Amino acid sequence: MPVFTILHRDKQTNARRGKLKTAHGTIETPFFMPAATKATGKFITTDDYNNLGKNTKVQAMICNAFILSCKPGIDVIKAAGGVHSFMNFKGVVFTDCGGFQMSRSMYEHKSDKGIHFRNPFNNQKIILTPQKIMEIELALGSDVAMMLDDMSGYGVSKEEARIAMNNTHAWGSLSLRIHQELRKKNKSKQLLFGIVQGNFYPDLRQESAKYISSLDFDGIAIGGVAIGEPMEKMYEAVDAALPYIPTEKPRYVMGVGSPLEILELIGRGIDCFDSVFPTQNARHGTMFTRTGKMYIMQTAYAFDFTPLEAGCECHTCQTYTKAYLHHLSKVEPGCFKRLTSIHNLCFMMNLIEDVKKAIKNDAFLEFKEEFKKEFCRKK
RNA sequence: CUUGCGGUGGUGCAGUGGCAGCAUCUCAGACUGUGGAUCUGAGGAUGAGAGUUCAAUUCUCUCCCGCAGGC
Repeated sequence: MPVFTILHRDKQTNARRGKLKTAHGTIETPFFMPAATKATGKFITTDDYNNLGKNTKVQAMICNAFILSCKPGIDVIKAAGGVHSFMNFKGVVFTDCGGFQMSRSMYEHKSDKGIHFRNPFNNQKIILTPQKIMEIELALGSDVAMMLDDMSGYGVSKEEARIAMNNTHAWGSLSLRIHQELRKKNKSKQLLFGIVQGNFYPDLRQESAKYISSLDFDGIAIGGVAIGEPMEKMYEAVDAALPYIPTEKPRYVMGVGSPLEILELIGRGIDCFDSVFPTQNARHGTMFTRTGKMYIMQTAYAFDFTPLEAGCECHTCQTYTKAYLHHLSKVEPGCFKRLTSIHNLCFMMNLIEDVKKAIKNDAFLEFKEEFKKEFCRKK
């Protein structure tokens, strides 16, 4: 049985419904995974991920291999029996390689060999190479590993973008070879996804998509987007790459995102997403509802004794009122952040569920337009 | 009744004879392969009255209010 099966293609758009087979079960696509960078969400636990609402749980999450290798260290996670049992999560786990951190000031410099980091916890010097990151990801026991990529920042020159892309390509073919050996040696079922780079230069995106797609990855990710560029730039970059990525492979846009962006990308044929956007917004008091964003820290909610969203089945809406959440934001921010994160994640999960139904009924376009109309309606 | 100290945005505090600052707060936004009380804008005050002075939030006087002590 193939790793990825497309169950249904929407008649009006490129949206599709499918299933991805992994070592920890088969997951329906499209799906959204919240971040569990350090083998946990921020202010939120595996238990919460498993019980966002009565019938809603997180099916997949993404951890950061590089960060976990620094703390607690792969020996701990190996001894725990892998990252799943370490955090007691039964769903699908992706591991990110750490390439993204490079653009986030944690790194010293990069060379064609790899990325030169300092361990953020003890300041020890580390060189992250494709070899090393493949070993780490396999040791963690994730279901899907991401190759080591070189991501250039928003606004860099074409020359710089090309260097990063070329590094990515070299590391990609190396990662794949190493991973295949390791997979065989360890009898592992771990999948490996490649990553397309090329910054916001459409011709580089096209070149990168062709190259990465020519390698035998289990899925193809588009990286290096949602890093501060305007939305249209992101769509431009994705659109430049997509025609060269085989439709029969799962496609993953890394780091996205907002509800509207995810809908747009699903319509273009993207299957996987991950982002801190819903939880980061939640921690900062921006709540997602079908009728738009809501700033729960506003005084207007001090006397509002109704749930965040009428009819929402999430743990937070079933248990607490807006007034109480507003109060928590002032006196107990940690509890507040947990509860708001639960709501926003549940919102995302339900949105994706509705999307899947819409695709099944060939009504994705109508669904998207209707959602957009409601969500963007200005009060 | 009396003595001393004090009254500055909603709150808590600076400061100055010449554009009144800070923190918090409120309002409007932002956040995208997790920098965990975040970031960007905006709003809002010299207790009342008189005097000295070119100019008073600042110096003087009266009143009002608060705090501490004395009778």
